[in-house]
Amino acid sequence: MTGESPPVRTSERTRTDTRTPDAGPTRRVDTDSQEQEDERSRDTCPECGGDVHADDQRGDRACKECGLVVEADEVDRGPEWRAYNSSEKRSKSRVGAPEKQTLHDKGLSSVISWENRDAYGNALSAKKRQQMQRLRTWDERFRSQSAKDRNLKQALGEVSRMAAALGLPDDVAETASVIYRRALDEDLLPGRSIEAMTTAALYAAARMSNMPRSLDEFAPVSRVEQQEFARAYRYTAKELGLAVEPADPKQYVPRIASDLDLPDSVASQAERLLEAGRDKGIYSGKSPVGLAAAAIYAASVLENDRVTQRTVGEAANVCAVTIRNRYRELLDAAEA
DNA sequence: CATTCGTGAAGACGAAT
DNA sequence: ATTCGATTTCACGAATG
Repeated sequence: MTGESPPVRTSERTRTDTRTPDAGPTRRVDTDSQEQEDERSRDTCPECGGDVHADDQRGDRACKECGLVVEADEVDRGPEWRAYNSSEKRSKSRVGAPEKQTLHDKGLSSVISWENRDAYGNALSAKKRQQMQRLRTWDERFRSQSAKDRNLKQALGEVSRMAAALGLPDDVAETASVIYRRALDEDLLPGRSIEAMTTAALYAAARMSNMPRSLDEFAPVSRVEQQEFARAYRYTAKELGLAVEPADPKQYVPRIASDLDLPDSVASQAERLLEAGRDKGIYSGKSPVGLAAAAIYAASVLENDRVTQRTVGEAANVCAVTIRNRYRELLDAAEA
């Protein structure tokens, strides 16, 4: 690590995940009042004039002739768990939001706001406030019953925080949570800090979701040293037998390229070089990020859009020497 | 002058003993 | 637990444009 100003990666895109928790592809229903009135009164298809019949399965009303949906389903039947037999059907059918692994109680609890306001935003009376305070106290006791739960609670908060900082979508955090729970179940924690394990879990999850972040990217957002969570990761991956494939250098290319404001032509050239390199078997044992950085540098030279080795190195968190060592090999592989 | 290149020492890692 | 081989990083100086 250099002591001087660490590269600021403000351009890291934070994917705003706008999916509602349990909403599948909710079909949009036009709510313009006249239109709605129109639709309701219509019993013949506007397209072909055929009869409109109700589709009970989906709550649609559609034309028998042409299949045009006249009145869309207004009930959100979002993705639900498939029930494969009657007992599953009984146990899985339920009301409410889907279970979320990122919440230590899987999101099944009620949430009591800390604000002393009612649902309309009005201040609460003194008596009500007292009641709420007692509720909160008990709520807290229930939520954090065992030490294990408290542990989980803290850990999963960490996971969410880091995922957000790295621009990783929610489902990666969920995967990380699953990994962390497994690690906990297998008693992998003793001797390792919670922080190290959470970071390791998220790192693994990111790689398993094909959106890897390098160890160097994790270092600034984790509360523990890189070495520590790197060790924890290796240990966990081995013990849990996680199916983590070696990261594909190509997955780093777009992010580095856009950090440097390089044109797409350079990025695609870099990917070509990487493919050539992979086919020639240059990959083994080399750091994927280093490879990606070298490919980008080489591509920038080839495309006459030169950036310095050091610049690329800083964007990718590898040192210029590594780029030097790799980019010749890549060019050789591409030429031959 | 900035950038690139080459080199040796040092640290970390995986595999083997 | 230690040792070994490969790789990356750092620091430096030399060459190149």
